[in-house]
Amino acid sequence: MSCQAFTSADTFIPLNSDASATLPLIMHHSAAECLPVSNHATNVMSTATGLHYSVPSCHYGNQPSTYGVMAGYTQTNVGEALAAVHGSEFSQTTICRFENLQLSFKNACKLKAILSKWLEEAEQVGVGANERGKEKRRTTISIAAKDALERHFGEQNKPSSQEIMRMAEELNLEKEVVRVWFCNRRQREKRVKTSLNQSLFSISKEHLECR
Amino acid sequence: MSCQAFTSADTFIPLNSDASATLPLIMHHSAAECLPVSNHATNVMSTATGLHYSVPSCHYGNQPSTYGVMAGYTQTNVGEALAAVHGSEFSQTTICRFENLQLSFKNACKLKAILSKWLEEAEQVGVGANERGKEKRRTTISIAAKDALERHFGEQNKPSSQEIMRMAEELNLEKEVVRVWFCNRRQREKRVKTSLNQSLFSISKEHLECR
DNA sequence: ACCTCATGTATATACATGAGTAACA
DNA sequence: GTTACTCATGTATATACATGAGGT
Repeated sequence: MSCQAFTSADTFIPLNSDASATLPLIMHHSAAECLPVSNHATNVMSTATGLHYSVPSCHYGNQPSTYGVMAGYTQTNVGEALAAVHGSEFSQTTICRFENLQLSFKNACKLKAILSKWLEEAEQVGVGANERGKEKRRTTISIAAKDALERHFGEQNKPSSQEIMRMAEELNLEKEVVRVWFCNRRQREKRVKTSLNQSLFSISKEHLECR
Repeated sequence: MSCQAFTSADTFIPLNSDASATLPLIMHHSAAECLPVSNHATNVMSTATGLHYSVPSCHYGNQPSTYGVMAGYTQTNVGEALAAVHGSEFSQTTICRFENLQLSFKNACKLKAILSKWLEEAEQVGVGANERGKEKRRTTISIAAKDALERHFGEQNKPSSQEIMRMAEELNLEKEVVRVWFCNRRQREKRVKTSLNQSLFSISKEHLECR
């Protein structure tokens, strides 16, 4: 059982900016212990109505992000929940930017503070965090893994169960995730846009009218 | 005043597939005349709460899509409205796929039929279509134009009003759109992820804990 | 037990807005 | 006092992973 967290010593040191330097982005992350990051090794597909993003436990992929901080919540959930400590909600987009550090330094600090506060309060109340996190969450497949899958697909677009299993192990993904990836990839291959492409567009463009 | 439409003779001819050939994807598009595609040459920035995608009138850009068919509605709007003729709603994603032809041929036909029906009914009722389409809609900047802008940005990330004007003409975009593009582009340049990048991640990764 | 197909939810990206500032004309 | 700028953050659109029905 494991989880990622910023330590309390974690600070972001600005390189460029205003001499108000070394703003601490502290995340007292004890609340994380309440947020189950459980089924990282299970294959349980739930019939859940909502998905949750996954926490590839104990190792970050090559996708830099703070994924895992809000384990068990969707970005939309988090944005809405923040109203409790902030007064108004944030959009999914904003949470997404925070997780991927697509914000100004100052902005990131501000949001981190709000999030910390929320996590603390969540701790106090004990949160219904146990209901959350039980469900299958959305897996994030790393760029590297995607490349590998794509290469395999080139050679064999319908691998056997065995082959899927092998890839899954190699790439450190659930077998089911790999299987579904191939299903989706085959489906994509069949789209009008790609398969009928040329002819279709020459046709529809010819028939476009300007009246 | 102008609008794009499929003519009633418009058909998609499948290349590969089942010999049930030449399924007609007919769009009786007379309703289009009710849907104003007005402010294509105006610069009016509304204080609208909702945006609508733009219809670069009378010429499709290099982005193959059926944009313009539902002028004045967002993809979400359309998906919801379809419940009236279909019984249940469609997601924004589905409408998006339709517009960009990222569907199987059969699926595209089905959806086109539903959309046609909706447009016809809309015509009968006269629709509140006039309220719609008055607002500034979201511009779609073509790949080519983006490339050009990116090149300009490389040389000069803060162009003068004159230069912006020139680019806008050259690329057939509103001046305001070009100006905003540069603002956003500069903003992106400043993100933590890109500007602090290396150092920041080495720091936060060092401090990540696995307990 | 796995496939295809339509279509969904979650996440990511692109264009837009508005508040607050500084510059200039 | 107009005009463009920066910054936080939004809405609209696009992409990625997932589901479930129906078929073999």
